[in-house]
Amino acid sequence: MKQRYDFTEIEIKWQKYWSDKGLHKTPPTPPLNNGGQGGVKKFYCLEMFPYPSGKIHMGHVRNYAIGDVIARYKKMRGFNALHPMGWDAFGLPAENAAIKHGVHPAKWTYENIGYMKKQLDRMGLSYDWDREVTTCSPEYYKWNQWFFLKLYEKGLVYKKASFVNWCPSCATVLANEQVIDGACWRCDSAVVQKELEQWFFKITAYAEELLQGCDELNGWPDRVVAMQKNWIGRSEGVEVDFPLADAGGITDEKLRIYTTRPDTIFGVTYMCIAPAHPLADRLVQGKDGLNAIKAKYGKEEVKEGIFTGHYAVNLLTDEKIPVYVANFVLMEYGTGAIMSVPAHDQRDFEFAKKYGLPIKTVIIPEGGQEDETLNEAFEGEGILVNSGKFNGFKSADAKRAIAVFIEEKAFGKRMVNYKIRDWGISRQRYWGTPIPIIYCDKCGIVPVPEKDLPVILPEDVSFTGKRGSPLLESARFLNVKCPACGGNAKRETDTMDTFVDSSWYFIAYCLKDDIDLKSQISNLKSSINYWMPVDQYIGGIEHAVLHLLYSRFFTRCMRDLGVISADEPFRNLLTQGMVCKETWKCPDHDWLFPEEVKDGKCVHCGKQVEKGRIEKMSKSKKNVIDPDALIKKYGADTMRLFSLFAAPPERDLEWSDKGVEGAYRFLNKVWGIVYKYKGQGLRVKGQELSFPVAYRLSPIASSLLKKTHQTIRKVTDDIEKDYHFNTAIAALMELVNEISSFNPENEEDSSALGFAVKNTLMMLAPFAPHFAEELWEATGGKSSIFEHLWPEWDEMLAKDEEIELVVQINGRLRAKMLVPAGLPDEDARQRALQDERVKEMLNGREIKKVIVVKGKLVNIVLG
RNA sequence: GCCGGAGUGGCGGAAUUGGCAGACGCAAGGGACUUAAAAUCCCUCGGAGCUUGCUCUGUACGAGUUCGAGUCUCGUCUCCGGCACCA
Repeated sequence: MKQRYDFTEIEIKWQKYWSDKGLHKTPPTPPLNNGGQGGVKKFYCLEMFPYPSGKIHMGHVRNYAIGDVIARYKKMRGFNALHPMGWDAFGLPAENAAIKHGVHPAKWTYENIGYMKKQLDRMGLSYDWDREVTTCSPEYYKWNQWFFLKLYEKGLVYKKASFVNWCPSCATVLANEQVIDGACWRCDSAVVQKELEQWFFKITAYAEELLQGCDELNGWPDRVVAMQKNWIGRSEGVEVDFPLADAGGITDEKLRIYTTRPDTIFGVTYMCIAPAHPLADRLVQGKDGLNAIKAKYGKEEVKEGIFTGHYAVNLLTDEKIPVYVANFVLMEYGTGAIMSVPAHDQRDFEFAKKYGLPIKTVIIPEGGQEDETLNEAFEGEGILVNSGKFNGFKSADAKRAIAVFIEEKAFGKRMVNYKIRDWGISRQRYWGTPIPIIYCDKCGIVPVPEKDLPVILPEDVSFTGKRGSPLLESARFLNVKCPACGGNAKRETDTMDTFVDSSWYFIAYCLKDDIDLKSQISNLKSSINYWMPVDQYIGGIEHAVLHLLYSRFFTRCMRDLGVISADEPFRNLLTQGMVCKETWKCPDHDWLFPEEVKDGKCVHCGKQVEKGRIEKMSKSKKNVIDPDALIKKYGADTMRLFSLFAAPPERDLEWSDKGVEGAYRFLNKVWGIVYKYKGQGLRVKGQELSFPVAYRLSPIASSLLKKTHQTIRKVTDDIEKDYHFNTAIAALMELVNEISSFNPENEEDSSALGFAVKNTLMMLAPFAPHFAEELWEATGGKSSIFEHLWPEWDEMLAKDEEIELVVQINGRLRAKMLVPAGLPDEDARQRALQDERVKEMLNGREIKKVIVVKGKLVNIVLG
């Protein structure tokens, strides 16, 4: 071994070794019965796969470092581990690159994958690349199409018109995040709402199950579960019909509304319908007025409406009330129409004030009075007034009683509603999965027959950024014979949302090379059923709803297709925090990269720069650190160690260059210790320090032995409990500090030292794998360190035989004394009371009582 | 507005079930080694006070429960994240 820690040489050496030896290969999938191979448990460790944008960033580094520690640790604990990686390879940036640089999206994507794969390997991540998944390959997206067809057969896929963000210049749909201040992010044209035919997955069919399933997500962070529940947005209420009235009285026409507050139904003073409600066009005479409301639909805070000129009747009161069209009423939720109770709904209140509509109080706070001059709606629950036979009811009781009454009278019925909408998957883009549908003039919509899958993306297209999807220009792709009648037909040119790709990739990993989902149907002993669900999923919080919800939906669909037996895809979820760093701004040159700031001055103009706030690393703020540069300067092990040490994984991590040096110093310290003792017979082999030997050890050796066992316990607990690697690493640093000040004087001391060093390396291995391997080898360790089991501690040897007893008087620390561990309470009490200092403090005062906490403290309470 | 989460030294962060606040690291200061520097090693390091090893004080703020509160309860403030006309 070298005197100096040459990280580059070491890291390359061990990466090659692992690869040559196939150390990261997944063990063959054992049969499901008899509990797997000899009772060995499986562990599926998964990190969210990246979009191949070109280079990995610090967010990836952190995500993958966390996952790698878990995977390596679990393997050392003897688990059968699956730890795969792949590429979320479809997406808009590839198309933009094609438009800008003229390089084909496929070429651009695969080149990026090649580079990023090297970067991941350079980090020393233990992926089984045999299971790599690339979503833009036909072998993969074929199954998106198959899945689409299967859902289509079950009526879970349908086509309907809906409003989308449309850029007239680019002739394409834009995602919400691509609309900036109402304009296209690429060409700055004004974005319009356009009604477009789109394909939808019927996720609402699983709304209730997805909601119920939330209660079983015990291994997920509470806030993510809360966000999912919130997103699904279940509410219970009543649908009620309000007949329309004309001069002659009640007509046959009914206006159906949905409300969660039937207890306020006696307070209805008007009704509102959405501008897109079918009745709006029929009822309103002045089309200009209606169009003005339509133009303000769903956008502005300001509430505006127009009277339809028609009335409806509240069947509970027989009151005739006006019907309005209002911009704030959503067509997509409930029935697109509402009953307005201005006294008890703030939105209705504002609207009523604006248009001079009556406000009728029907709920008063419990023990309160009716307020004659309302300044705002009272939205709380209370006691009913002005509500006929329901007067005096509490809101909760009235909700039930009125709902029952409405059902009895057949005015309406109880109803559950959800906020979640069906998932629109159509994208007018090239670089995505073609939707396997054919349009025939004679036969209409015809699904592509399963045997014709995959529908392959054509390569003979050009990328101009104009005229919409390039697929429209590929005649070879577009023109097709109808599978039903054989006549001329056209293919669907929309592609699927890329969230489809990422909704089941974790299932694809289970299948190694051949992603044949169909052949897995009803196979209870399939490798899918062996590995799924994922035991630990790790990724960013930004996917708290979309990706995670879609994956839960897909897993249930796959279950109903017989592909998988689990309901939930991810047993435990760890959402890691963001990687942040301070920002720098020059008055002339705007944001600056860290290397553009020297001594607080801008390197371009020498002006004083301003230190901005600490923010998530981003290219736009230029507060980024390049992983490549960091690996070059300190090595992958240091980079990994720091990103795990600086904060617990779920919390944001503030990047600190000085902190990185600290991690580097620590590794060098360990290196120095091993180098120092290597020539002096550092013994690392075997388990020679068993309990009986300990009796012969010197006090210092015995103390080091104890510290070692305590550290194994602490590190194991910290990892097992909640992956708090920061405290695990801190414990290792403590042990190393003790080793470093240890001076062996005889054979036994050396043995104790060897034992401590050996275990330090073992525990360091998941965090700094190359480093640990190199020193393991240098100290005579045989084979890879990862082929050894994680160390165990001996509870007897970890136990302190003396503890520091704290003595308090009235809860304040007054003395500390060393006492034997396990000292009986009464003895502890006596010792505390006899302590010179304590006696002095007590000064003969009356002792009210003495509290003894075993092994911790004695508190003397004075009168 | 609603739903989450957080608030501890100069900084990142530790503190099983309520039981020594500040582990570990960074920064800073002092010292050793060196012709000098770097590296390394040793010491100090929440605040205040003095008799220099002790006292008081201290975990956003204010109450409370308790022998004892960073931790539990109630109220207030601030920050971050998500959702937001969902009837």
